[in-house]
Amino acid sequence: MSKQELEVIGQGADGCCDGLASAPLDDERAAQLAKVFKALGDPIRLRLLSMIASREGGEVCVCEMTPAFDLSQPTISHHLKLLRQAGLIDCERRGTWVYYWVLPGVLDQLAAFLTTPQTAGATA
Amino acid sequence: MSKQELEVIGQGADGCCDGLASAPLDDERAAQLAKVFKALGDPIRLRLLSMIASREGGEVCVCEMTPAFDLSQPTISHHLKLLRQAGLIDCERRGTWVYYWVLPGVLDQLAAFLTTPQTAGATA
DNA sequence: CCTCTATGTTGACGTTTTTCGATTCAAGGC
DNA sequence: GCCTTGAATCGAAAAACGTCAACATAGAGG
Repeated sequence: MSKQELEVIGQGADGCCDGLASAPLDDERAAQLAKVFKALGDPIRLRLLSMIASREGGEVCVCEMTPAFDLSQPTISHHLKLLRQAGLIDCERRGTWVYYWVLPGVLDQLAAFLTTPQTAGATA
Repeated sequence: MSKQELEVIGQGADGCCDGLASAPLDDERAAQLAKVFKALGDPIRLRLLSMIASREGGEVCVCEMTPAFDLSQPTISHHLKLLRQAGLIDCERRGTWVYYWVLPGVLDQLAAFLTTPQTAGATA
């Protein structure tokens, strides 16, 4: 259940992401990143992710998330799957319940990608 | 031509965004943010934005962007419009040509929103 | 084994998104 | 004024998406 994420952001071993503003994105990288942003581009998924990310223990049971929305259980399950496929979260079954947590690093890498260098054109 | 952006991110005068991981997102804020992330959730738009953001002078003419893609001119125009409506870019007509630039701050605010506090649960 | 609860999956439906061709609008040059 | 060029808008077609009801699966507890 936990082997479905994409290798979303990390590219080279050189630390990684090159920032939106450092050079025009090539096609492949744009496609990778778009997949993650698309996953974030839905209010339900944003709330789910925030719900998980803001949780003290770092984990949230599906049984807690489902009733927080005015949506059917399959729909929530579907959104969680998309977040997982985007490489943002992962999950594990423990007994009857399934717990989700945020995969560390990914959000920060995304943030780094969006952050524009204070001195524009630094890399050039 | 430049009065169409959304008031996307800035909320209070208190500096603003409260970070994905600080507390569960409320419905309204999730909707606002989702709109921006949705704009970023397309490879073409990501490349357009990167093209503009990485440009030395900060401005790019549409006439330079259109031929860089294997898409029709109306399609590029459409994507630029979505980026503009998301509050990420703005444009101005100068003579025959239209120039686009990245609205400052928005990307950094988004980045700040995504950045998770190093010490998890800091706000709690 | 059977049943019950918690989740994930499937198939269908309506809505939104992406894309294009055709048209329209804006500005310059004749 | 008319024509040309650059860009936005319109209308329509195809694809992708969000949602649900129905079903399937996993584990707990008889």
